[in-house]
Amino acid sequence: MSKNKRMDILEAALELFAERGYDGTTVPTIADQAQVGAGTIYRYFANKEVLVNSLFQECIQQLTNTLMTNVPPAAAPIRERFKHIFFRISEYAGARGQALTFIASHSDAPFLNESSREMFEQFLDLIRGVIDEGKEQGMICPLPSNALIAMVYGAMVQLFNMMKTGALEETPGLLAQIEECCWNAIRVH
Amino acid sequence: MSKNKRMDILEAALELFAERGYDGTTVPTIADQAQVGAGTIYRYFANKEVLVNSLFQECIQQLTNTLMTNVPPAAAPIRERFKHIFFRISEYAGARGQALTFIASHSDAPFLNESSREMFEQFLDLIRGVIDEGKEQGMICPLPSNALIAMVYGAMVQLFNMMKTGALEETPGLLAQIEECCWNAIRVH
DNA sequence: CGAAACGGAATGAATATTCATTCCGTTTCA
DNA sequence: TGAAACGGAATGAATATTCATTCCGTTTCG
Repeated sequence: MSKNKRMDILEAALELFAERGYDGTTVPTIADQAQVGAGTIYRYFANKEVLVNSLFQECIQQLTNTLMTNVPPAAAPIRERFKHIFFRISEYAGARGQALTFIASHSDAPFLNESSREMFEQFLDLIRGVIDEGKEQGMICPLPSNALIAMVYGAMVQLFNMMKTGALEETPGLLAQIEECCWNAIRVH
Repeated sequence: MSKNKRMDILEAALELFAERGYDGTTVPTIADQAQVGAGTIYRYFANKEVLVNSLFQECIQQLTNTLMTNVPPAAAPIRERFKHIFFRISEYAGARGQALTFIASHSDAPFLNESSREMFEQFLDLIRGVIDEGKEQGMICPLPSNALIAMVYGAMVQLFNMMKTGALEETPGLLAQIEECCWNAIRVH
């Protein structure tokens, strides 16, 4: 028997939402996967929408925390700060199962509340910070930050998704090469 | 009144599926948007799943056709062949509203049938062809093709998404610069 | 101590709601 | 005018949510 049913429910929901999406997942299915009665879910979350927002925010918080550990000093070279972002996100993708997939496929969803959206923006701001600084230093292409973020984030999401499904084998060497590719995409030449 | 209700239905479904996803879209909503009775949809499509597969295949077919017009000769430089892919996809994204968003967000969906999956793979093969040739010529990084495709495709999807929602203004100059970024991501340095 | 009473967490069957699909009266068109 | 196309209300299955009941650990009391 598990210690914390709330966590069991969130874990089950994460897996199912990542796999089939919010609208494709029924509450009783979540209950089954969590090995919990359907009613129990409503002891912890007012409704399905509150559940998905709680999960989203928890995931973003974890991802943000991961990004904020061992941060290179602001004075560190942009190249190093970019590497940090890449490998931290990669680390999170590896550690927390389907979390990145869930985040990526739901970050535009209409059922996310203000707070969820805000937290997601804050996460993007962490990337934006490095990119903006890199542009100022002339190390990164002078394109709109949104475009640069979209490229790097879009590429990473797709890649880690692939690794999760097994379509791409994850080796340390490959990861390092891919990181360099991402950097090459946005650096000035 | 419209000439072709089948097209009206597909167009309405495209917009709604791209916006809210297949599971988040109800058939009566599609009917409203298409200005058609709910029952009429079933005169053209056996059920919702047939509808989404028809739409998916039609979109992939259009995208594939777009990619296959004005194709540079096989002997053309890889750089030129890559440009062709990028700008053709961009052209399609601009021309056909939400089609690329719809394709990207549904290409792994469990309700896609064998034929839909196959057509999507064929589309990816068009990209894979150029990338593989580029690797052989030593112009493109010797990484797994899946990884290279994921980066370029993932970045493009995210970018065109952003342009569609207005988070990024699309200008010819910006597009050319972004194309170069994508190329820089995968070329050897 | 040990048994009885208590409280709140958990359950899952029952209910309310939503949705895909069907049905049939009306309209269109040849 | 008859057949085909259409619309949208009706239907029933699926789904979210509720709620009366069970269960279990803790407290009370003899």
